[in-house]
Amino acid sequence: MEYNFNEIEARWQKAWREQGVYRTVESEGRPHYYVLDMFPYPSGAGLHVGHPLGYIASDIYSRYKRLRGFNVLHPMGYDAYGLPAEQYAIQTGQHPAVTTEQNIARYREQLDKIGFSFDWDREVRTCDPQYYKWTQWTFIQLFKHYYDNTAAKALPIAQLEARFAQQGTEGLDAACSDELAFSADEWNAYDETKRQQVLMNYRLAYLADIPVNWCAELGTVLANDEVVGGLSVRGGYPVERKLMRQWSLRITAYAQRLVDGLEQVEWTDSLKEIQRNWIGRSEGAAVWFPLYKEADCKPWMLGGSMADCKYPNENPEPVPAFEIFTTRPDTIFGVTFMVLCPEHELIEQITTPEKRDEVTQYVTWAKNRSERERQAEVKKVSGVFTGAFAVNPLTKERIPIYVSDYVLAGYGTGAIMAVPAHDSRDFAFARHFNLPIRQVVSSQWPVASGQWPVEGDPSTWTESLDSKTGYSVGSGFATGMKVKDAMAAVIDKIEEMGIGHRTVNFRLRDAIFSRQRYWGEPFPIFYKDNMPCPIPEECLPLELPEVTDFKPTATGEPPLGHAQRWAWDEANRCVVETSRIDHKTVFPLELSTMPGFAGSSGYYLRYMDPRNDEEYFSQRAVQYWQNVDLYVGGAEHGTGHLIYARFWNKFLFDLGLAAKDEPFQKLINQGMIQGRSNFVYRSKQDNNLYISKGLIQNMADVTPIHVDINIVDNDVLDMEKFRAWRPEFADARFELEDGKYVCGWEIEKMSKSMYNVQNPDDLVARYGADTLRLYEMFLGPVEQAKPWDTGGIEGVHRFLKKLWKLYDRVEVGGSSSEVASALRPPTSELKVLHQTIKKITDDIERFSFNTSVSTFMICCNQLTDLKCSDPEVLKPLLILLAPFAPHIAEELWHRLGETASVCTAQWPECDERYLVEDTVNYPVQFNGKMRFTLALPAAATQQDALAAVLAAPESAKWLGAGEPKKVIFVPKKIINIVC
RNA sequence: GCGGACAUGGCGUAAUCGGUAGCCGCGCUAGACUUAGGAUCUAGUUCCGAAAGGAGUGGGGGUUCGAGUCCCCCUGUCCGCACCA
Repeated sequence: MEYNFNEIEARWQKAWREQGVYRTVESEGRPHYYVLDMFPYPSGAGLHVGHPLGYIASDIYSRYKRLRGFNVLHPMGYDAYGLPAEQYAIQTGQHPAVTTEQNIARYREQLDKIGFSFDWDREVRTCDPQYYKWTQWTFIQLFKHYYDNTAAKALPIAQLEARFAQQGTEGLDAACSDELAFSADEWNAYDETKRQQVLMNYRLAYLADIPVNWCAELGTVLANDEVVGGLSVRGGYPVERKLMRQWSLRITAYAQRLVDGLEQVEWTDSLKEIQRNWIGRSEGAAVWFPLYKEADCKPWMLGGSMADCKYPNENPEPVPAFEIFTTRPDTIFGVTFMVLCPEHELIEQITTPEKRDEVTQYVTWAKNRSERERQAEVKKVSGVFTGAFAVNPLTKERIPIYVSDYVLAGYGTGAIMAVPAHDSRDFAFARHFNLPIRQVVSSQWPVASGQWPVEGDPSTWTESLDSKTGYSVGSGFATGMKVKDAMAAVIDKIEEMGIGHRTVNFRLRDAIFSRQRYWGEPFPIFYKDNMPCPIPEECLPLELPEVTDFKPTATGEPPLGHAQRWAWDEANRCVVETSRIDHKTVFPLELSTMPGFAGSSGYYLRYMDPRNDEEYFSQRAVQYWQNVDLYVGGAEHGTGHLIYARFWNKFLFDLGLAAKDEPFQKLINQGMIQGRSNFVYRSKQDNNLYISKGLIQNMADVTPIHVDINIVDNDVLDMEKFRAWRPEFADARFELEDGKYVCGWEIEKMSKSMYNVQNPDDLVARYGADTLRLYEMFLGPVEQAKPWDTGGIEGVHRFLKKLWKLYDRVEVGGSSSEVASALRPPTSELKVLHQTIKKITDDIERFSFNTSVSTFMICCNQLTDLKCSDPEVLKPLLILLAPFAPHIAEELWHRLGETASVCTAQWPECDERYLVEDTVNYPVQFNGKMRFTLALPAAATQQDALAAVLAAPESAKWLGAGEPKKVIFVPKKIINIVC
């Protein structure tokens, strides 16, 4: 009988759907396991073969866990909000909801054909009001909470208000935008507007004027991870820094927990490292440098006591001073100048009149420079002297203050102490402006008095000495200490002097949460007296209004500015016509929408209880499933989604909603599948002549042109299809080799424009879903990036055909073995079976699915050689195969007389008795001595090993009469004996 | 520049604990069956060599009875971050 995969697969997919085999219900007592895929953005291009790679791997693991008796949650949904649908809408006027719906339908159709075991009853879509209700709800909770560093968790903002009323900011350690200090009396005297402004400084979702990545082309701001090299990730348009009033999430409050949490999860080291780098924790010191003024600071210069020092935190009349952050407090004695970023607020105050023009000119130039220009010219030194000086609090020396854009406003305090001898950027700056370079770290100690350290005169150096290994020199009390000790000693001194403190700085920035776009979750916020107010939670979801135009308004407002009904009637608690806004009872609603990562930050929790109208998810569900056990997806989300989702989860954990602090216990990054593009070569002399690859003498004579891989087979061009492909090729002539036109090829990103997109549907139609599933796994390790190449798919398909034949011989209902399998002698067939059980089980446990496919092939070949027709052997094999190739496994399972689905069978146990290896003895000559190697049972000891050697029939031959000189015993397997 | 990962036949890869390197598949070679084959089956296929034999896991060194695997140095590829003080 023929292996008619199309018929079999369609029939079983229908049967599984009708029987609801993949429906998951929480059931106490059964062990649970949650396998999650990163849900796709349904783009217009449909699925390509890269998408299912991770889905197949996770599907195999889910099915395996199910067969092992676990209650498995394996859901799927769509990340349906996003820019492409909106860009398409702007161009065509087609509503994004319509295109999104169409794309989802197409994705679903493609996914269904591959035979996944998703529980579609739990599907979520981020653009569904019943889903984004809870995205909006979470946003309101973030708005209503602040992060208390002492409690190390989020607390209700009401508690903060109560605290302010009682004790002001006294003793408060909370995440905030600006450090504020006020008393209870002051707080109580504030009016409502002032209070709201203060609270905004602490809210976890807050509105503030902040420098943002503005993309004029897309008409929206972007998050840091959406910008690479000054260009937008989507579209590649230029991005500029701009100060705008935007919603942000205070993700920095969780920076330390986001770093610490990485210790608890099973992710790859590289991904953990990507996150650590992105969060960028660095330890160091914050130090106040006072401004030098001839009049009142003279005593410091004259060696006066530091007690005379006027620092802002202890002086009722603050001396202008600025705070810097450094990771190298030990080098403070080597500071020879200071640098402020062009945006620094003190520049205005400190610049001397004669320098004012020059400084203003520089600051204006620096601010207008695009992010792209700035990054492109990193090596170019630029800057300007302010004319002002600061005082080094330890050496009490007067040091000049410069402005330069190599100091970034966004990191630390936007001001640095410059140590040119030990920082390469400061070194370059000092060389350019001819500033002194003073060595305070040397690789050698001691240093003879009056002599240079081993490195010699710093003015002759060609580069700075940035290493943290070595000893402090010329550093007062720290001289002679190792760098590490000097760091601690200097910080201690600084704290003792009250001019600074030990601190930790993070590179991570708060996440900008507003997007000036239409196709996203509306903010559940209206504006009353210009202050944002959340709409009542009972009124959620606040549904996205209809608009006819998806472009920004003429006045530059986001597209929601076009909406006819987009105002909040506070008394009647409903959305009303925009025209009714009177700022008394009807207020304007927020016009921005939320970014793409909003909806994807909590979707894994919603899957646990997706149809719940009362709550995000019930405690019963979350206590049952806890968190995601296995998450499969691309590493490209390492600095985006995977950070935001962890933050989101930690916040919900603080609220007592999420069950675990970390959302994703184990994470596997599937490698990207690259495309394999094909080229034809057009002659430069003759525009209709195409030369086969092997006949090209000089590549300069031809133009390579991308050609659709669907009209090329094994690099051989189908010339008729090529002529029909596009009008300009209709008259194409070919120069052939061996009667064939051979195309060139290259590995590139899989993309429509390179005509190298391999569509899974075509492969399913030609080879079947099972072949596609097996082949995608067979390509190589799931984690590895690899080019798509259909060259080997025939081999996998051939295996399934052989397997089909193997089972075709078996007589249905024929005599199953009369002897119980446990008592049967270890025949070769059973040996093959149990070896396969062991290997497949081990492979799946360590996600080595490519070797599993090889194992099946070997097993099938061996059983074919043995002419195996024993159902006792063949049935368990189908259970092993079911996670990988469920359709054929199910079909054969039923042919062997089973009536229940193979998807609900019991994973076979491996019987170790069938695994005993045949003993292989062989001697090896080495260095003139004879070594003897012998396989041993697993539990063998050193004594057993020696006895086995002496007892082995070959031993006398090799050992002679003497005892072995040396026995090296390797547990389990092999010993070597040197005679 | 900093950080991470990787490097094995013509190709994708395997070798789970340091234990006969190259499993499985593709491709290729030869043969069988066939009117025919892009079907199926059989045999072969790391390299050099007619063979005997020798060499061999990017290069160099080390540890070990034994290294693809562990350690050090170098080279190359890929990825992440990048004026982060």
